[in-house]
Amino acid sequence: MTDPADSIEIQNVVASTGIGQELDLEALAEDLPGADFNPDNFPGLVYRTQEPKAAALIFRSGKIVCTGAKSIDDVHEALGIIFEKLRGLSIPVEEDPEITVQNIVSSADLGHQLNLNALAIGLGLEDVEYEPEQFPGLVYRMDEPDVVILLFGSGKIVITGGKRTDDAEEAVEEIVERIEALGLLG
Amino acid sequence: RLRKWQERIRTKDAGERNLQFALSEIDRMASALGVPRSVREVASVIYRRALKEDLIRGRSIEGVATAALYAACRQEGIPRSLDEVAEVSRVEQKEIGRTYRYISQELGLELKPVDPKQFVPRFASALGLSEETQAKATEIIDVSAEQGLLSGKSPTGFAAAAIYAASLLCNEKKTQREVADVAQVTEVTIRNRYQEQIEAMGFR
DNA sequence: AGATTACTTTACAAAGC
DNA sequence: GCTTTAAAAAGTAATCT
Repeated sequence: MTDPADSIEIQNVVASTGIGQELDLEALAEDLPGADFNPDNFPGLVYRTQEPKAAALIFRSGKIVCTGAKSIDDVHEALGIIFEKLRGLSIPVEEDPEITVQNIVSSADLGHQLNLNALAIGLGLEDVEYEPEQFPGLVYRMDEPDVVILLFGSGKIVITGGKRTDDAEEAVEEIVERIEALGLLG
Repeated sequence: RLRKWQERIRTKDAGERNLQFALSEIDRMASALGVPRSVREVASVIYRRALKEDLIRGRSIEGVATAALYAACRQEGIPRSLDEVAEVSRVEQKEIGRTYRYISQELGLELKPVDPKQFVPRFASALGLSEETQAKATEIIDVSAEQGLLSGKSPTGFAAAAIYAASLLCNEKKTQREVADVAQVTEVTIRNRYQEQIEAMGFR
């Protein structure tokens, strides 16, 4: 009896923050080795950290988006590295910038194959998007917690849109309950 | 005042012209796809509903018209794939799919997932296959879907593989390429689905 | 006929067009 | 709306050997 909640793995965390200081991205692109800046394409400068692996989008306003980290701790660590890099370039950075987690993407395994056709009808066509011609996953929008779940025929799922670590666990418990209530799991 | 009347008439005319354009586009695409008149009328009703619910704001008239036709075909049980619909529309497939999902949700169409069996008569007759082979393909779809092989798979690819398998079993062999061409899928997809289906049927 | 690479879907922030 | 960034799921597709 393995609990599907135990299979949850955080795959990506998106967070935002700001250093409270305007930046000259042209100059920063010169001083920061490995930085990608193509203002014609996108207004943000892209900077990648190796350990932990993450990507940061740095904007002229001083606001920063961090994505690609595998945990909230990694987000803080990666942004800490960036803050230090900026300070090293004698750019004033607030002592402890507030970091807001915007989205957590997790994956999990329900441990049984799923009949997506039956599930689409059972969960209610009004809350479900299942168009296998366009994408193999069934898209289920859950209200509590407020997340979106992608369910696949293999029983593997993706939970996204949550801001707290607990959201994924609650979502898995809830979806398992709903699928079991329909008699469509195992 | 006169200004206001003129503006109202102009707006009304523009709206009327847009509606006429949309309906003529639905008619043109429906003819090109060879769908019956009844389906065009269902598509027109869906388009008018979308217009009434103000769903066209921010999207192209042609996109909504195409999505309405795609939805109508599904509702009437004679689906066309997004690929086929995109071929006769000036809107790209991705946009048609997105618009369909949007109007489907907003109008509460609640259309069930496309049943691969609904492609069998059209694909099989395009290949000149007998009723017997069609019945076999339908049986293969039923059996393999019942065993859970359909989840997440493209309905056209699933139907194409079943038709290919049935053509072999009924000694009316069509090549994977021939079937792939009418179903607008690749031979690779047919091979993959075919392998799973014959195993589900207990052959091998 | 593989293998590889790439694209489809979901969520989210950022600044600017 | 779009642009960019990241990551998972599984199916489909294009291209190369």
